[in-house]
Amino acid sequence: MAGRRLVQKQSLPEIIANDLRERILSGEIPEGAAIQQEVLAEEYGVSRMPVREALKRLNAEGLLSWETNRGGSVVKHSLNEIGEIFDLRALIEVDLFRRAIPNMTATDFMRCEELLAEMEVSYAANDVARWGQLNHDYHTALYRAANRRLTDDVLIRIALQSDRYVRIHLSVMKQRDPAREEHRKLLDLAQQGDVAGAGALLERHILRTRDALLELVAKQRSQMGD
Amino acid sequence: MAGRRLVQKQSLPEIIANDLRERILSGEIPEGAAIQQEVLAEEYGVSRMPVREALKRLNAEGLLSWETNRGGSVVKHSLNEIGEIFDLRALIEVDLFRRAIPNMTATDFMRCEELLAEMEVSYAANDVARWGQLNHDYHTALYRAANRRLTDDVLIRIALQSDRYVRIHLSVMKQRDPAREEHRKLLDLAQQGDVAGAGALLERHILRTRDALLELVAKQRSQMGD
DNA sequence: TTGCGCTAGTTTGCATCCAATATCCAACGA
DNA sequence: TCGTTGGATATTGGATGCAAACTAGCGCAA
Repeated sequence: MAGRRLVQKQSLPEIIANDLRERILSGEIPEGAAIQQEVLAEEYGVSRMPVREALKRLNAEGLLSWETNRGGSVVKHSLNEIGEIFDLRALIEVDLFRRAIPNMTATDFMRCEELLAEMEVSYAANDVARWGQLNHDYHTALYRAANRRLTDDVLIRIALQSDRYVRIHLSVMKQRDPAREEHRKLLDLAQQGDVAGAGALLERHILRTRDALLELVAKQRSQMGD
Repeated sequence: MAGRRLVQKQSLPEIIANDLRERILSGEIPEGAAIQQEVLAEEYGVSRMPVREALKRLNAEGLLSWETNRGGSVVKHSLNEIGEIFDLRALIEVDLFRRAIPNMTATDFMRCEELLAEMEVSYAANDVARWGQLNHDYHTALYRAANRRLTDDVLIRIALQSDRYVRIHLSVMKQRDPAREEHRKLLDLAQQGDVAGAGALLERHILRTRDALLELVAKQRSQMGD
């Protein structure tokens, strides 16, 4: 099992879907933008078919909306919906965390410690993009011991939606965010086996992120005049 | 709003996906069955392309697994995973219900009453298929006032997974199921505005269904020798 | 001037065709 | 006899072409 080096084979639609997803999440392709198969096919230097499948995929993920014979566009969420996404995240992540804590081993704690340390580095270096990725990894690591594959999948799907908004505002969020100490505290509580306390803190953590983000998005949208 | 009758235009992949989904959920296409594009294309009298897109879609929904250049098969869940699905349902549905109760109006209650009455009829008539559909509608009606579109979408996806197992065992489940009185009780508690009580009952309701189903699936699988 | 209808152009949707990859089986060598 | 390698076959993946649907722009009539 040691030397296994499987070459993760990806089909074209998969590659294109991943790239497009990244472009949407990063904001390069903005909310509401119209999507044309031919244009994208040209860009990627492939035929329209793999592009179509990629678009279908993103549609299934909820990032694109699609109408028969009329093309598609990037989904734009209302403020209510953005709030809903975070509420869902809170609901599921707290559940995962509570289930994980009793199962966490020394290895799990160590992995979390490492990620925390890395986050501190990226924090100090002001490397926003890296911090975002690490933040994601850290949360995932906290829930790992819950050993809930399907729930994880569902969470990933949901988090994908929120990621788009988080990323856009990450640079602003970071500064005013008390998340830094909270991340440490979450791990401490988990190590103490305080399920209730850890769950409550995580919920506050996520819901506060929600409120801060909603405020920012609301401000931005009112400035843009929609 | 009254006379709107939009002729939901469906593309071929959509139609095929819907039909295939139904065939999988009904058990006509069993767990683990291999899927071949050409065979299906022949059956539906279309080319392989719309079939491919339909399969991709079902793959995204988690009903099929797919490997590049190797075809696909109907996903088979472990007992643990089936349990997980119901835990997720409980988590989300209870949340929805609790949010819905304060918002429920006379219209909502009436709609629920109607569905309850219909369920009694199908119950008496032993019309299992119809009862299953009504059960689904009833639960949806209970959460309607929560007004959470995205959460509903997520729930539908998850419920889809469990539906497959519920349907297979519906005829058996029905007889020993105390769900009949519980459904009435859920509505009563909602009308009294007892959020905590209603939430708790709904959770018990779903988790008991989970346990009963797991027992049945376990028995069936051991009989089949896998 | 305004509203309707027709036509041209663009874009999507599906089918057919070709290429690439996996599976299976037989032949060869140890 | 068993394991490995090579080729034949079947199945999926992707490109191209054509038909159908939607959009827009122009002309005509009220």
